[in-house]
Amino acid sequence: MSEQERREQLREHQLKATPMRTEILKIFQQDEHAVSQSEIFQKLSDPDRVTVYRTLQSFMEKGLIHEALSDQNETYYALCNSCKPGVHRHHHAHFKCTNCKEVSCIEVESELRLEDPGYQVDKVNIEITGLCQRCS
Amino acid sequence: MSEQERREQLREHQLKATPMRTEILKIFQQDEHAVSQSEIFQKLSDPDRVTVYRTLQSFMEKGLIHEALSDQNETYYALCNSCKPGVHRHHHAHFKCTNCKEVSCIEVESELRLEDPGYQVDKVNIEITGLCQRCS
DNA sequence: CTGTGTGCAAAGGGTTTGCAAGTAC
DNA sequence: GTACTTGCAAACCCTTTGCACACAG
Repeated sequence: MSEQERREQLREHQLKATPMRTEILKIFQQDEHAVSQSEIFQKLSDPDRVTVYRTLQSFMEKGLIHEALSDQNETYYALCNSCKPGVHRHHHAHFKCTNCKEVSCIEVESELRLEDPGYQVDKVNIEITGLCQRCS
Repeated sequence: MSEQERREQLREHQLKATPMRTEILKIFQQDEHAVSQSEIFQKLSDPDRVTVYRTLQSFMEKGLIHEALSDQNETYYALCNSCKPGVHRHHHAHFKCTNCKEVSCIEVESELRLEDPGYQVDKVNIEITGLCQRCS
């Protein structure tokens, strides 16, 4: 995806196309996996942390990314359409490889039935740990 | 459960039965739901935070409690046998009510099938948000 | 008596807030 | 031109570490 397309993508999400935002969006697009905060700091070679925090927050508010999982002091974010465009999150799980530490969004076929009725399910977040294809 | 029984339960888990530990264990037993850190601080009326951290850590190491879920800056813990004694965590999910904020361990019947083979699943953590029985 | 647990003080590390200057549109 | 964004500094808050004293067994 070109620089120009990225800038348009930002605007489509009601975000002004600033260099910092374009750069961070690029990081997400270049990585197939979910991206951790520290990965962003590394790739931007030590940018102002505050700006990154605020950028990620804007991206989330505008539905560009979502929090894939937060592993104590490391939060991973992923593009909202990173799995398959159009597919929504109902059957969307987050997989973390215990070996290479990479987090990815994967599609699962899940049948979930609560034993106790009376709960009104709103959102289901499934976090799976194990070994990814490359590491197993 | 009596004070005495609590002290025994601690010793069974290789933990010395100190007043602080007995007190914290009591909080877990009195609450049907998962207990958050701030709940513990409140109920003990501002104890030394360090001691509480270390106590929770010991409890976890010795398998008395587990981390039910951590919702950014609020971690919830639950007794390892709080759902049903003997039932293990394979079909154990954590439910958080968006209204009353209570977290509880619930039993779910879940059939999980990854679309992409090649992943080796180790552990599955299911977090459900919605409304609990009382709030729906 | 001995090793573990407790609580205070201080250090540490990441996040949030405030604000002035810069910039997208 | 205007409202939003950026980046620095400082405030904040929670957690971790160090250490001396207390206590369970």
